[in-house]
Amino acid sequence: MIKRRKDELTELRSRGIETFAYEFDITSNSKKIKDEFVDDEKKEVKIAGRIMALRKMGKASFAHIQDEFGRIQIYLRKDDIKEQYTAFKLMDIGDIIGVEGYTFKTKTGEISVHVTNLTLLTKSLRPLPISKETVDEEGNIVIHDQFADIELRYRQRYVDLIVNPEVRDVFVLRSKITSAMRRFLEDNGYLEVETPILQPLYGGAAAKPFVTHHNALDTELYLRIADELYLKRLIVGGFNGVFEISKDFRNEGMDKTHNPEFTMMELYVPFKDYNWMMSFVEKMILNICENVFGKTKFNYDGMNIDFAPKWKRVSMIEAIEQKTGVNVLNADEKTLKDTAKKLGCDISEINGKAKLIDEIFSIAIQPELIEPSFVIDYPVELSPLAKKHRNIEGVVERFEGYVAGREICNAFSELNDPIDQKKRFDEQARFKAEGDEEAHQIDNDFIRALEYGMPPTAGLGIGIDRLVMLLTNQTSIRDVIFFPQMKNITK
RNA sequence: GGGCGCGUAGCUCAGUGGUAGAGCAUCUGCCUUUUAAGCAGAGGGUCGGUGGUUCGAUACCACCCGCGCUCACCA
Repeated sequence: MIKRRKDELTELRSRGIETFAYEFDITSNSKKIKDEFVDDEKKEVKIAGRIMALRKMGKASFAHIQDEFGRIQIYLRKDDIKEQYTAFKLMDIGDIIGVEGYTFKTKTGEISVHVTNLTLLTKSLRPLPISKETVDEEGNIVIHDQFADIELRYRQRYVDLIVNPEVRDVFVLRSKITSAMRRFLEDNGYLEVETPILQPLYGGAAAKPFVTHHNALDTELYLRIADELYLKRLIVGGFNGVFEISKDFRNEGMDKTHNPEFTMMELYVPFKDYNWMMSFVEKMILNICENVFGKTKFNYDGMNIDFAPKWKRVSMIEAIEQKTGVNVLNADEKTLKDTAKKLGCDISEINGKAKLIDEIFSIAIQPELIEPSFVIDYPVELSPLAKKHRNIEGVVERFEGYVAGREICNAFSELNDPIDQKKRFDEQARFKAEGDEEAHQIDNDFIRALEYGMPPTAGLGIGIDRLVMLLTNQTSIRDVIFFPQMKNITK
């Protein structure tokens, strides 16, 4: 099949036709033509696009070409374009062409372009897995033989984007969401910064890192699992609010909500605490919903969600107590284990009160948090970088945002007491010694930074991929990442 | 990593212990308002890979590769 197309390419070239042109100026596009069409007005247009459907008939032909905004029909007649028509007969579905012509409406009422000049822009050598569309009695578009192999769609996203236009829409929305978020953060006076991806120590989250090696320094480096510790160093340095939108990397399993590399937004604002941050998150999400979607009510996987403030606030400890009757802060480890077992958790590999509490929470409470909610005040052992609660013993000033039973953000009043921070790191080191692979590393330079003094600071992390999933109603993270991680195949 | 399922033409899929089929796509011819264009004809497959059972395997068995669902893991 590819050979046949190469033969066509040779034939076109022998006629002096450029098969990979250099440029083409356009004056319109498929959508604009349809939007601005007025009956009986022959408007001159120049458009370019990929041939997606072809109906060649002797001395006249119809085709649909597709550009970024959709498809439009073109009409070509031998009488009009002479020898270009002969060349057109050597063109295929998949070829990219530029056409000049005037708009009109066919007998059957389809707005089309009557071509007066045809230019081949790119000859396509590989056949597209093209599908066909029909319209049923109720006006629904029925797609036949759609390119549907999930594996191939991810591996060859370029093909997916050509033949499944709704895929493009999700990624356009993704871009608009990050763009709206960035604008909102900038409008609030915060500075977008970049910090190291290659780090000699990893930190800021509980996760296993990817390890790499720097040859010249002959040293191990880690791909960051979070931006946190560097951004807080910048707050020490005196910036009045910094944020970073970038990839983090975690060396863990992959599933519908986890990709080894994913996009995180982290924000640190001095002189603020987690209460302030909660309302800031509400405002930011509201802003994105309104600016990108013009609404606050969404449906996600059958669940109705309204992002309008004010989100529910739920104390983690109180929520568990209400549900199970156990106050997990005061309970001993045995009570926690019994509670967890009663809920059906497999606790054979869970050690320590904090992790048990976390497990109980994820089983008993998390799935019920459908409407946007903040879960507040976490056990101190789970949060080595968060500040102790000003009133409640044993917990930190931390919240996580949950929507549709999924975590979408994590934030706290940042721990800025270097002596306490040192203690927390030491505690994490003990966990590590006891076999917790994800315990935090000790970062002495970070402690040194805190010793110079970091103002009281509120910090936030939002998983962009998961936020985009929620707002675009996608249930797999792979559908909001252009090139999700796949196993290598040697072919 | 465990369990279940899947892998047949470019795409979507049927199929059988006797060496493979459909529609669309492709190619040839006809066709100047078609639209899943039409009509007439044609080509196209190491049936995911490697072994095994068998006279004979795409089918049965084992292993491997890849994918999906799910569980585990995972702030």
